[in-house]
Order: sequence, then C-alpha cells, then structure tokens
Amino acid sequence: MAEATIRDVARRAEVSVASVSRALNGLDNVRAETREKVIKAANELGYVPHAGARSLSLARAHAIGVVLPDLHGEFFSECVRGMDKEASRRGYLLLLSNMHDDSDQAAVALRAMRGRVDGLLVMAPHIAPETLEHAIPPALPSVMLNSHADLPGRPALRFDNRAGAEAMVDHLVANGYRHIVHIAGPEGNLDAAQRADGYLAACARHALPARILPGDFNEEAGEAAAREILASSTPTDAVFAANDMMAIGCLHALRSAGTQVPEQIAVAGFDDVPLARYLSLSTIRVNIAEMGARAVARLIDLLEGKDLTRASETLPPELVTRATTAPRTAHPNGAAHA
Amino acid sequence: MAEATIRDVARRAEVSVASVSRALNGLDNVRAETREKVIKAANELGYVPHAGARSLSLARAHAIGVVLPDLHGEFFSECVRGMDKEASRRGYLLLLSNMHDDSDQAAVALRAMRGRVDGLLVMAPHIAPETLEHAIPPALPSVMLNSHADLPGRPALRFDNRAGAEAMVDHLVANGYRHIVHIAGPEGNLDAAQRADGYLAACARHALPARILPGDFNEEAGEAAAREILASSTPTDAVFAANDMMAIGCLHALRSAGTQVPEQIAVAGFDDVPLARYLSLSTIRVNIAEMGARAVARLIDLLEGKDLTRASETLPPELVTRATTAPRTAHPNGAAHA
DNA sequence: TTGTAGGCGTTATCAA
DNA sequence: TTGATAACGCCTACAA
Repeated sequence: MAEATIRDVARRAEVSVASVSRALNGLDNVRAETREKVIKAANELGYVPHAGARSLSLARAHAIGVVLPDLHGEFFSECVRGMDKEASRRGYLLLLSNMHDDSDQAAVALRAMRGRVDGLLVMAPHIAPETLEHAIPPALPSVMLNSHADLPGRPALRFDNRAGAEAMVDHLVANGYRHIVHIAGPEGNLDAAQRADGYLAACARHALPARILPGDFNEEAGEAAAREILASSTPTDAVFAANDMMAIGCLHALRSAGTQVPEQIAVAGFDDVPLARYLSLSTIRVNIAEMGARAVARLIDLLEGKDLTRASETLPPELVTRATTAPRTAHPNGAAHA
Repeated sequence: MAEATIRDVARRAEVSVASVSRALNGLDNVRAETREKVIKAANELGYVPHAGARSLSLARAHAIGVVLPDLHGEFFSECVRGMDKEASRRGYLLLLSNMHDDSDQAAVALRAMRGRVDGLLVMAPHIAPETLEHAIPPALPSVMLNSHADLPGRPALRFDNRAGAEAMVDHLVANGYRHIVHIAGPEGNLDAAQRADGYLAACARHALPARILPGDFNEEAGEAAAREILASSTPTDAVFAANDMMAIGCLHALRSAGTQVPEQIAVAGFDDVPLARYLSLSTIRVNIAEMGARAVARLIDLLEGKDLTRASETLPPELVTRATTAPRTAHPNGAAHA
C-alpha cells in the first residue's frame, strides 16, 4: 500500500487539498470545524507530508549538507553530535557526505547535494582554497569549518590553532623545559601549519631553539619521531606533537625505550582526545562539538536572513595540563630511575 | 543568481527539455550531435540536476535515512563510516537523525524522513519492539540494526552478543579464573541483556557461581562495581563488564585501590574500543563498521529488488585477549606486590 | 530522433 | 473561509 497523499486526505475529509494544506500547516484562515475534519482524516490515514514535494514547492529543504574529511573516532562523532543537536533543535536534518582525500570525489559529493539541502557545512583542511571555491555550488550558502583562507561570502569557523600551540609552549617553558621539539602534521594541512607556526613563534619569543620533525597525524609518526629524538645528539627535554595521536605514539615509544616521562622528556599533544585523559597527556582541548553546533547555528541564521555578524569566528583553545608535562624542578633526578 | 534549470539548458542548446533529460541521463535514443550540444550547454551553465525534483518524478530519492541512538565516540563514527562507504559506493546519500532515549522524539525523527529517503536503517536497542513497529512508516523498507526481536518484513542485523559473552567466560575459565562477576548494562537494553545471558549460560556450563552487578554502560558504573567487589566478602578473581567503558572504570578503581590486575583480579570488557588496546584490556571485538556497511548493502538490495536472503543475519564476535586476563597460573604470587 | 504535455505531492495565488 | 489551479524541476509516455 502506497503512502497517503494530501489528496487522499482531502477526499476523506471532503474538502479541497488547499484546505488540507492550510489546516495542517496551522494557517489561521481555516474554520475550526474544517481543521478538525482534516486532522481526523489525516490521522486515520496515517498521513505524513512528503518532504521532497514540500521542499520543491517551498524552495526550502530544511536540510543541511555536511561534508567532512576522513575524521577519526571521537573527533568525527563529537562534531556530528554538536551539529545534530543544533540542527534538530531548529528543525533541520543533516545530510552526510564524507569527502575523502580525493578532490574530484569531493566535487561529486558536493553536486549530489544540489536540490536536497538549503546550505552546506564544509570542513576541508586539506583542500586548496581555489579547488574548494570551484567545487562548492555558488548559489548554496555555506559555512566553512577549519578551512583554508576565507572564501568570499562564506563565513568561516576555526580554532585558534596558533594560540593553542603558543599556550602549550608557554606552559612547557613555565615548567622548566627548554629544548622543545615539535612533531608536525601532514604537509598542506591547515591545522598542522598553524600549530607549527604557533610553536615557532613561541620559541622565538622565548629565545629558544626550534626543531621540527615531520609527521602525518598518525601514531606511527610519533613513534618514528621518538626514535629520531633518542638517536639524535641534539638535547631534547620536551616533545610537543601537532596532535594527540602522534603524542601518544611518541609517549609509548619513549617509555618502551626506557625513557622517563616527564622526568627525562615531557610530552604534549593537541586535541584532547579521550585517550589523552587516560594517559595523563597534557594537551590543548578543542571543543569540536561546540564548533559543529555553532556552525549549524551560523548557517541557519544565514539561511533565515538573520545573520548579524558576517565576520568569521575564531574559537579559543584551552590548555589542559596533566602529568606528562609536570614541572621539571619537581623531578631533578628523574633520569636516575632509568 | 539562481541555479540553472533543465529549461535553461534546453534553451541554450536549442533543443527541448526532453532531449536534455535524455542526453544527460545517457539514454541511447539521442543523436550524438544533440547530446554534445546539450552537454556543452550544461557545462557552460554549470547545470546540476535538482535532486529534489528528480526524486519526486522518479519516486526515488537515492538517499537512506539513518536513525541511531546516542552512540559514543568510536562506536558512532565507525558505524557511520561503514555505512557511508557502502552508500557512496552505490550512489546513495545518508540522512542522519539521532534518536535519543525519548521514543516520541524518535517518531518525529522518523516522520521527518518521509519523502526524502528510499529506506531506513534503524538502530534502537533501547526501544520496545511494538513502539518501534508503530513508529516506522510501514511503506518504508528498512533494516534493523541490533534491535529487539525481528519485525515482520524488516531484515535485522545483529551481533551475537551471547556467543561473545560465552567466549569471554570460556577464555577466563581457561586461564584459571573461577569467581567471575558480571557488570551488566542498562535495564531494557537488548545488547546488555544478551551479554548477561551469555555470561549466565557459560557460568552454568562450567558449573561456576554467577554474580551480576548492576551497571549502565558508563565508566562510573564500573568504578562503583569495583568498590562493591572490594567491599564484599564474596571471593572474586575476575570481572567481566558488559562493555569496555565499564571495564575501564572498574580497572582504574581496582588499581587505585592497590589491587593488581590481573594478578588478583582479572578484568574484561566488550566492544574493543580504541582505549581497550592502550590499556591492554581483553575484550570482544565488535566490527561495527562492517555491520554498518552490510546494513546499507542489505537495504539497497532490498530497494533494488535483488534481495535474495530474506533472513536476518547474525555477525560473529571476536575474542581479543590481552594482559588484563593473562593466565592465572603465570602469576601465582601476584598479591605480594600490593 | 525529437517535442509536447501530463504528472510526481505540495504550497500559494486568486477568485468566488 | 474555501476551492481551482498554476507553479516548483524533473522524467517519460505519446505523438510527430
């Protein structure tokens, strides 16, 4: 049995489709008696309006397209959770599409959204601005998350990666560390670049030597960096990785090699994934759920014409200090344990 | 500037809209020359078909509604990742909707899908079958994930929680543990109930005493259970929690209290969240991504009429043994360390 | 091979 | 207050 349409309801209530539409949408130019007849008929038939037809007629889908890169674990789920919360609160549905590293595929994903969503939320820290600008349908309002330089007409939300990195270096310095190595994120990734910048700036400010090891945001890169550090003759008393996973890999590798953390080498990460808490890893907390929620709010405001502040927004990071960066002076002879 | 429509393309290519439709959809009754003209015009205008209109006329949205409960972290993201992979491979988009514990809200979420999706993927281990059956639009093909008893006409995919739990108890017994306590999941949750069943069955099979402590899948419940175990006079040499988070809470609480794991008390969980690996927690691996992917495949087969096997499917669990359940005989004097 | 026209389910305009 | 009817953008008989 096919679903009931508005015409079925009209027939059963013995009114016109126009009246059904008006009654069900709560317009006031309907006699109370008529409205009741309509509602009764609709209930009896289990009528649910066809959202596709509705959006065609209204030119409004009440849906938001979400295009995310290959995020991992908590990061992905927290982001979507934040978005979903705000979206469902305001009566919007989320249409999901993963954009893998391939930018052709990204374009396909974006086109598929045409005619199903009112706006787009795009997170693409790995795609060049021109490519991105080219791929997003020009007529679709959209909010960029954590992406490269601002695109004309599209507000952007991002974390202050730079300030976060600086805060971590400041913290390490305050705790007595002087030879801080940075493990970088992947080439071309905006977050990674900004974190490295912050690290360099803070080192310069403190007149400390800077040393950057390559990385790719994966645990293995952290392990490799640890080996590099242990093998190298350059003195190192702290490692600041561009994300938690690399910090965790580094932490494991250091400890496996018999190095005391933080007594001999301190370790810090970035993101505050749940694992960080368990491993007592100092890090920079990134409230991704809030970013998701804000992005949705921003987009819906844009769609409904109540966008007051056109400017892009930068969310402040939060320093989370734990055991892996404990003050150096508290462990003057840490190495003796080795 | 509004998006170009098929009419704009037709005008520019100097053909009828019908020819544009035919040319763009790859029908063969179009002259090559005409097709070229159309494609050229479409490219020049940046034409992208309006999916809403398309689905209205085709009665096919090429989208799948996904209704999930409040899943956490990795669990949620892996599930969606698996679904997205298979869906995008087959040209479908995912429409997401979180169904919180409230079953009214669930009904609303489900109705909102009408007319935007071709089918539904529903995971609702916490909602009673009748409620669920009532809430799902009868005309919408759907696949149930990890839900209560089969609903007529809707295939179900689920993990063999029972077999998983039995496998873990068998493993504990094989490793020399005899007083195994189970920390249960929330009341009314299907996964929780099946895991408890498996635990009880295995205990009975081994003629071992069974003892179940209440829990709710959260870390704190594991901590509370640990306190209970330590305070109680009932001998206990192993704890098997209904999920990893409770096992982790229990593990921490035991160790904080100076109890050696596994020397004095072994600990096991269920799910194999990423944290489990880091904490060397033995557990039952649940390949949620594959379940998501299979569910999508199943649903699309159903939609496209090539559903061969109507029966429900049960996915086998995998035992992952790690340090927290190491053989008892290997640590005869573990307690001496305390 | 092409074009005309009707329909998908809904809302909105305009008379009545 | 109500009802007929024309959109919305697309696909697809049916005719030419």
